Amino acid sequence: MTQSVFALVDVNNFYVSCERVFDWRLWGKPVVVLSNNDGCVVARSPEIKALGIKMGTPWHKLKDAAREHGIVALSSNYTLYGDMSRRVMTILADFAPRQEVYSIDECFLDVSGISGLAGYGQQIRARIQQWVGLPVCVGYGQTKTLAKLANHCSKKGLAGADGVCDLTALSQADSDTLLDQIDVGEVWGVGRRLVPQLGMMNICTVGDLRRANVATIRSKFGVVLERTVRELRAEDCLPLEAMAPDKDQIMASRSFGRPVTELCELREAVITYVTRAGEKLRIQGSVASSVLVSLRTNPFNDDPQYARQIVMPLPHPTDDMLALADAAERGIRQIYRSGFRYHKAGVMLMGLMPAEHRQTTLFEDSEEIARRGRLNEALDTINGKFGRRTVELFGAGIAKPWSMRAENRTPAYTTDWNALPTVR
DNA sequence: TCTGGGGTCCTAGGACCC
DNA sequence: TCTGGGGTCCTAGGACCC
Repeated sequence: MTQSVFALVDVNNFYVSCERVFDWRLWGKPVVVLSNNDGCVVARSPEIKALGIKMGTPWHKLKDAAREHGIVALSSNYTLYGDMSRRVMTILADFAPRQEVYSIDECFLDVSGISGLAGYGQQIRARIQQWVGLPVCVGYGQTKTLAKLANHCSKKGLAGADGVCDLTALSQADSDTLLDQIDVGEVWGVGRRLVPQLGMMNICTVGDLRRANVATIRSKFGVVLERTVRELRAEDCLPLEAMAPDKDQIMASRSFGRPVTELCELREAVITYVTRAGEKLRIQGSVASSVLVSLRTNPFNDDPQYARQIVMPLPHPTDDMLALADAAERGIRQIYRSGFRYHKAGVMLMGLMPAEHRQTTLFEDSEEIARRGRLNEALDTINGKFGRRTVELFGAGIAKPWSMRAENRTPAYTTDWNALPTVR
């Protein structure tokens, strides 16, 4: 059997790069893209990284730096990023027999048996740049974990990488030298909490982790980190998942644009969220057994705090918007307490199963269920064609004064005829 | 005034069953 | 005084990812 080789391809500074495709004025400027509600930094241009601004920094703490350096801050535009992502993934799928789309901006490719990987990586980069206008980096390794690490090296220009890094081409000695230079926290699966714990065991670099005793790692940290160590040793533990498995739960939650105190507004919010979650549920072809409704105040301020969630079982598993909305509404009524300034609410659909596995019960009205099915289908079709929220439950509210801030969002250039970019 | 949203996997512990 | 062992299911919590 030949050794597997995986590629990890990802877009550099994805959200910022998407914005720059459509607005040349953003080139060379320090640009950040903010999270929902314009909360904190989720994407940074190289100029921002050079200023030492970290991922996740709250935007309100950057106002001074922004004035000083002329930082451009954009609200996130997921319609645009989602569409750009789809284009990139479609192109990449042509480069390998199997692809796993891992996140909005990265995918694994099975490139086992392909020769001339360095040149192949440059072809990938050139094509994405030419066809979509986005810069990507490519990393190769014998396992997914090594491919991720190689991608990191390609971004940092380590081992002479020029946007492409092939760890499979290194001798054992060169590979040791390289991995001894990289902080253990860069490894996929080693997060903030583990770094200090590993440090106490004198495991500080990727090389240290690769040489660590597997049994010790397992007993101290569990099977997940054990797999990571094995993967660093080129033992293939994490298979490529070409077919995305169905989700076990579907969430929709948002923080509010301003504090919310009244039940009527919370009710609008959770009905809005459960509508969105229901759309995702029907796209997946699943039904839900229960609806979790959650509510909380702002943990970052000194207001009196309150946080609660409640699971509302459904009479039978369903994907019907009206049934889901009813459960969500009853849930929010039960956990609401007056006298608090609420900051965030959410809905989670749980106990999902494929719609065709749903057991019918003795007392349900099959005609009514069929009618509801047609209603939901009609709503999804209309909203799919004319845009989300074209038709919506009245209970979801019209003006939605609680909805999140997005003060500087660019147009949906690629998915809305009215927002097509024009030549000026 | 202002700190995201959406997910996964694993483990431990308790309830319950035979 | 003695007081099994093995299994499932559920929940909560902790870690991780982007």
